[in-house]
Amino acid sequence: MDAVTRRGDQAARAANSRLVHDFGLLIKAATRLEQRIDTALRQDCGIGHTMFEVLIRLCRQPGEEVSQRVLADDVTLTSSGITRLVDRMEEAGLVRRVPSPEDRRSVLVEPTDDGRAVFLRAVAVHARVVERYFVTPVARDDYARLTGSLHQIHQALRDGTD
Amino acid sequence: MDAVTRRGDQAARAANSRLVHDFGLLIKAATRLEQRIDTALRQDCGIGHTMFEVLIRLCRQPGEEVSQRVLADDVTLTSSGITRLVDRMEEAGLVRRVPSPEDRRSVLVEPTDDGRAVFLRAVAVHARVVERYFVTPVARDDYARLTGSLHQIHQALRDGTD
DNA sequence: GGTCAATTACTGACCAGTCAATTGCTGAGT
DNA sequence: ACTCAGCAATTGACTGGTCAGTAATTGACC
Repeated sequence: MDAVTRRGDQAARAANSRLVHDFGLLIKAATRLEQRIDTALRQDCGIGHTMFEVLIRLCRQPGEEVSQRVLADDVTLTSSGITRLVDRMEEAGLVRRVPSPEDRRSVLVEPTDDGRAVFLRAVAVHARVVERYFVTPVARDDYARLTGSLHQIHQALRDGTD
Repeated sequence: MDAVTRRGDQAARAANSRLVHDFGLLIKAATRLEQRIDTALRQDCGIGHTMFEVLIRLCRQPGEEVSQRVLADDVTLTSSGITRLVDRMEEAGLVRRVPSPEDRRSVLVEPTDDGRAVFLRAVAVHARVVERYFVTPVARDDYARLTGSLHQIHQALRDGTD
């Protein structure tokens, strides 16, 4: 058996490994779910999934304004990404930028009343899809463990630096 | 209490709902994990996460060639996305295109020996990150349930058409 | 056997994000 | 009080994807 064949078999073993398979499940489930929600939101509300995530953060407590930096961290975008996203959302009349009174580098963002209205419609669409493809398929008593595990992973990512 | 305030509270309730929070966990965990892997792979192997996923599929059984269509489905890309990705991978010497003998519309893709070598290095990097941020943080006896749930979600997405 | 709808890959135009560099501001150390 | 390292936001150049449209091929049906 020559070196190339041996490498092929080794690669096959790796490609079929448990770890690779399991992790693939996470990635595929998440991306496909996100896509479904994105297209549903676009159809019914005219916004995409990332704008929706921004609105979630902004609506969390009424009257609170959130800096772009915080927003970027929360939505998993770079600061330039957030700049451009907020540009589009401002353009669409969903949010307003207001200069931060206590730090003149910072820009605060708040939802417009229109933004909140869109959010309310969007959240219904979101709930429908999530209910159907995330909650329902999971066995009743596995759901808590699932979210618990995701929480742990989230923590690990937040803490781990390498 | 005026209409705007009422809407604000309603939005806040929605934004803090269990469903929104739980699903957010899935999305954030997945995207951050994918980013970690992507940067690790780029540093150590010069390929990104999507190329890696293609290689996984291509290496699964040695000698097998896979059509771009199948590849696109597997990696969750459109067919034009795959065309361009395979362009870059061919350019980089990781894969080879060969015309399908039984369907002249179709293009088959196979890894080069170089591609397999890169894959073997990449899979080690991948394993390190996945082990650390996906396996370890999850309680020993929750892991099986986690992957089981993900499998169910995956199924639901495959079957559901709306 | 000829027609036609469906399927595969590819392409141009575009979109949504990244990265690297820049500007303006802040706060800690001396 | 002054400097200076670091942070927030923005911008230009780029990357990696989408979408809509096209051409070639296929297979099912009459």
